[in-house]
Amino acid sequence: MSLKFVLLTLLDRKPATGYDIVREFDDAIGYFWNASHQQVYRELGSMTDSKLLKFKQIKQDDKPDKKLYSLSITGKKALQAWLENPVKIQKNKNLLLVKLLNTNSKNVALMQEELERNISDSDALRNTYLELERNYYSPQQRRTLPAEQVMIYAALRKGILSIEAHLAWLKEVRDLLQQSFGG
Amino acid sequence: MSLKFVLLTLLDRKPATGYDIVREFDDAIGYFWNASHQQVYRELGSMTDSKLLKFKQIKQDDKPDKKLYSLSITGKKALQAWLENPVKIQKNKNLLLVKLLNTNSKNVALMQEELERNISDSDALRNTYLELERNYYSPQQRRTLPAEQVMIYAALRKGILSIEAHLAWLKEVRDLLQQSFGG
DNA sequence: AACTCATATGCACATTGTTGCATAAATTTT
DNA sequence: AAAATTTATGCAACAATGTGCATATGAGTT
Repeated sequence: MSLKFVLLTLLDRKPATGYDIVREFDDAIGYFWNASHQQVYRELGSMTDSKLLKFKQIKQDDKPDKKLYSLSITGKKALQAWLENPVKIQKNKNLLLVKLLNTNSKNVALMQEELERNISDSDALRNTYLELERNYYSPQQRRTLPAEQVMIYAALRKGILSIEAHLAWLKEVRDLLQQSFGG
Repeated sequence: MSLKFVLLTLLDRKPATGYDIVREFDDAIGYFWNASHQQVYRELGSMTDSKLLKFKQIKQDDKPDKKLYSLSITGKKALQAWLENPVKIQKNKNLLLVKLLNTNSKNVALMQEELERNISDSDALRNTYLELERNYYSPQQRRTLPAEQVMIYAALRKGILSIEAHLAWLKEVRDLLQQSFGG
């Protein structure tokens, strides 16, 4: 259901092939959405069947042929209609917390290892994000940021704020574990 | 795949019926996991078929009969094995960001409305969480917190830190929108 | 007596997501 | 010349999840 609107959004911004979209998921869009190439191709196919999309077959000399998808009038209306109503707040699942729920006096060490691993992974990710921000969104660059790039930057900011909150939480849990189950 | 380990975790803490588990998802466990009653009953069934769980049929005079599930030896081993290896970091999808990606000079007002709605909803949720913390996890109560309740508190802390980060981000985006598309 | 609610469990179907496999043209590497 | 990589698209099978419907007991309400 949701992937449909993601594709409408991306193709409304810029016509693209399935291959292009998958690459976008590996890039900036990947910070807030993801889908496999099979899922993308299948959805593009069924959205074309239901007249939301159209495509132009493009012949290329140096590379295989491709299909450039874009929105039909129906597609534009569907996107517009979707934009009109509020998005539902989504609850995130947290498998790490499920694991931690199994903590007892016999396996504290295991859980502490897991926490340390998460802390260093999260810290690494945080640094990656901060470097991206430094390289692509310096105060100078932000002053001349094209309108269509603003929300891409917002996505990066979401990534940064989320990972920092997560990191702070991981450290809290480490302390909590220390206090309740001993070192 | 993951629901299996959630159920193993919950039933290892305390034998329960499908109905009990669904109620747990409506309660504290719901802060980091959720599943519909159909999903729960179905999974309990298939886990019993694959010998991970066993159940006792309990006859009740005042209420319908029920099945009290608990882990088999195989189930305990499967849970233990799962605990041994690291949990994968999970990427969260963000449908709000998908919607915001559609921002342009013609629909800024719509997006601003959406942001304000999200801000007040998130603020309300934050207050709910903080009240829970005040009522059930005061510094005093925390000193005598039973070991098996520690991670339930950690779950609440995750909820609080996440919603606060989300709220801070929403306000950033509001400013960003103001700067880039005008009020 | 009929209705509603809480307790308790389940099936069937549709949609969504994952995994593995398959194809094919052109370029680059070995 | 053969092998690997990049670009490009897709099917089939299966697993996971969601939606709607169905059933049944006992208690309390109208």
